Amino acid sequence: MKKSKVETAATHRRIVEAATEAFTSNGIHATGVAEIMSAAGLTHGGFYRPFASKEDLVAQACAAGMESTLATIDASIKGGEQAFIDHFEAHLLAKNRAACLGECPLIAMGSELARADSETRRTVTRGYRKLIHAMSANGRSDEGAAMFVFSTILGAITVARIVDDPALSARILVEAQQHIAALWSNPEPQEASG
Amino acid sequence: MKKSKVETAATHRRIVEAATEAFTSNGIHATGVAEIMSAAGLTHGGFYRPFASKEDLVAQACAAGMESTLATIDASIKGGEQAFIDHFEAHLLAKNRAACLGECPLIAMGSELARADSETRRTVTRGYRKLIHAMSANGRSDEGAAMFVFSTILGAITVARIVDDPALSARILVEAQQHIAALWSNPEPQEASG
DNA sequence: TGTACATCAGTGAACGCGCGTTCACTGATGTAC
DNA sequence: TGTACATCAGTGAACGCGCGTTCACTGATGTAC
Repeated sequence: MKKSKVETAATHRRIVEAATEAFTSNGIHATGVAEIMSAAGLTHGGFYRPFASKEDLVAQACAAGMESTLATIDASIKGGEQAFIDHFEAHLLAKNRAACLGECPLIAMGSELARADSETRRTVTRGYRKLIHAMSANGRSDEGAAMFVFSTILGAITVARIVDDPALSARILVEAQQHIAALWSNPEPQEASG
Repeated sequence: MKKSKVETAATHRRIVEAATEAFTSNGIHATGVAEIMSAAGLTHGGFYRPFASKEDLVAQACAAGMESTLATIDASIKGGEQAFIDHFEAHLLAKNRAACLGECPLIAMGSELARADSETRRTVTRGYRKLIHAMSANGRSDEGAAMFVFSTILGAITVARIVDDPALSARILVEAQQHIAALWSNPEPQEASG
């Protein structure tokens, strides 16, 4: 049952994609290796040929998720200023994106990533740096403002997903959106250094 | 081995306290019932007399954690304006508070709470509403601004904990702190309604 | 107040289950000649 | 180009382990009289 190199590479990609979606939707701890392999159309016994451990897969899945998020943001930036703002508005307002592909790992798995192993955190940190760079590279804001905006988006989406009242969720997202919009139109709210 | 009512109530409290600390430090999925009972000085067999399930305990532990967070914020508000700001600065800057009691469940378990059962989310939503009310009750800001500030704090602390470079973590926290401080001194950055 | 007894908080052993991981095996691939 | 064979991607069954949960039991508590 040996497969060709092309097929092997495709299988690897398929597992990582399935993992990215599953971890993003249901969390890291709640997703089993067998579940991911099954979603990729394989039996779980074959998992340990391409991957050293579940943690190894977590790191690769998060790397893929960050790349995908970065690509989405890059595309919106190349689409012009309005597209860039639209991207954040869409992200903020599309609350029920649990099943959606391309969701940012930092946002979807925040508190679990804070306790992840060092390789995963290293990978995710690299992705975060690229994200911040992309958000500030167009000259609309500096890196500090981008960090602030990203923190606010992550926080607002997280709280909006926890809260069980849809009206309150919507309010939380709108408040974040408005304060970020205010920053875009007036990029330097405070010049002082810490 | 029956215990007095006073002792029984104390035991219940002790379990919830141990659970709050363990869930806050290590996450919900990563913490076992036996581990919590052991931390409370009991054997795990007795767990199901006072609690219906692990989920039941999660809900009670989160309720306790939210009450504790609310009490801390209330105390800082009664301490005057500077104390209130100090509280947020302390929260933002005390990055390595993983083992610290009194940490906010929303911040410590964000992405896991978003996938928690309905009773837990109901409890946590009630706590969040009280938190927002307390943050805006002193007239410094409206509820919308309080929601925005809370989202930013949660997001900044979460990202700062994920990232594996201490300097970058510090930067993320400082950026959040400065933008929030700018809001406090100029409470209405944008009046427009969504 | 004193005695007799039902209650029930907590113990300790056990349950089935699903987890991450291992391994002997299969048979198409890709290489050596 | 054709044949012979070593490689190795993926299978399927099994591993030990720790999880959440159950249960028969103990003996101090608290109540009934």
